Amino acid sequence: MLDPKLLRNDLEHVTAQLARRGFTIDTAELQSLETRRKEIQARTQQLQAERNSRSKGIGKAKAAGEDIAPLLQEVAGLGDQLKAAGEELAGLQFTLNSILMGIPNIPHESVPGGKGEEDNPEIRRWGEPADFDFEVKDHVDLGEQLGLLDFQTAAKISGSRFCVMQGPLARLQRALTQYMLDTHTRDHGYTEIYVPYLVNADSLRGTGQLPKFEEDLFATGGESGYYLIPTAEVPVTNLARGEIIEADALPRRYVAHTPCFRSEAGSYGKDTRGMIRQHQFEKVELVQLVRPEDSYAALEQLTGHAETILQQLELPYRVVALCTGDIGFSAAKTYDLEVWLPGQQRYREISSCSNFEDFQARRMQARWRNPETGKPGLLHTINGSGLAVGRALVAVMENYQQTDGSIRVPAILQDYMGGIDVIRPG
RNA sequence: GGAGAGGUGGCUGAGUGGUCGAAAGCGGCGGUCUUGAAAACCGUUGAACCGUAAGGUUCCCAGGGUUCGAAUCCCUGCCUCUCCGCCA
Repeated sequence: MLDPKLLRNDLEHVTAQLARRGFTIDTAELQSLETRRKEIQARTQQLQAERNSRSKGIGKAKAAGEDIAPLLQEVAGLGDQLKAAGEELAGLQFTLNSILMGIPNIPHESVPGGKGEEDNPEIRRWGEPADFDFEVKDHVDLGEQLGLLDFQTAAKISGSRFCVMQGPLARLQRALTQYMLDTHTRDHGYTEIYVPYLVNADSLRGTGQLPKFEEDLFATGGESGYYLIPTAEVPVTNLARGEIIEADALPRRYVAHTPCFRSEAGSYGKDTRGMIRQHQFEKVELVQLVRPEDSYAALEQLTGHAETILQQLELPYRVVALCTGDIGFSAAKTYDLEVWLPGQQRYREISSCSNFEDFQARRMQARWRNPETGKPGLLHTINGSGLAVGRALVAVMENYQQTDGSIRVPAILQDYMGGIDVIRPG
């Protein structure tokens, strides 16, 4: 959520900034609502002040043993007036808030302009795609020929966009997960954290998935009304919801491994083959809660932490900066890491690292105590995948494949694989 | 699942329907003392909104209601704790 004060005081600037990402605000409507709100709020508060002072007077008169009947007479109509004003104010505030909750974040000035994915500039590249002297297979063929990856059975059990893995392939996914968690906790200073996979609507509003993107989520039925997390970002960032964190406890760095659940509504026909886009996938997520002045340095740092994993796995990748037309709703700036997939002969997203500045923090009232002012202020939140485990598995399979269809185990994972260095059919 | 108790400021914890945004303690901050620290003592210390300010409004889990007036009474929901039952 943007700062309502900014919208009130500098609507033109906000409008111009949001236009960069192709979002338009109905400024006339917003201003008229705002004018009306101000008016009604002032009137409501005035009525409340009157009620308070009169009630106090009645209390005193009663204590003094005076006759309060005439005083009661005087306040007779006040209650109704106050109720009407209060209801109108509540309605206006609800409308204004709904508008505000639907406005995306302002892109940082360093975010390049552009219309969509194709305009994202490449920032840097690491590694060279290997030259294979045989015809490469994609992970689907590799996995099925090994007899370790099965989409048909998954379709029977659940439906499309699920998979079943077994044996060393399932273990390879676990090895990737363990390795990522160990690296981030041991080398990068993150605290491992275990969180619920089902969350309430308040948490999703806090990080920005609700109210606008409900169709992307799975929800439980019945009275409980939970949502399955689309990313660990939701429960982990919401640790700070409604909290005031002391300055010496910052920055907070968390790493969590969770499954993620996405309905993938609107992605019909996209990535229907394989496990690139599943309803359920594993992800190791990095989340940082930092002082506002530190957030851009933290974004670079966190992106580097995710890159370390790709480098140690020796997977070629590139870093792109999302342009104004491609950046997510809540983000002020985002880098995507894209790993090379020989099976597709292209780079594919494997991590998305974003600085949300105070956008999420304002929605969830996640604050810190600024020692310079002694006052609470909004935190900045940053997160990124470190990495998407399912896609990392795909990348390992495709980049480490051999001519006979077997898959070498990356050196860094071999300890986690109990000595298995090649995954062969069987 | 059954029965009961309860949700108050960073924490613990008082609070009779009317000067209660809320006692007290702890913690934090500032100071006195000290070479320094501790202890002791003194002072200070919730958040949001409107306003240049004075000041005003709101918030005692959430949402409704009663009342001139609600932290306090009533209803609903959520959460926590205790006992019993069941259980990965």
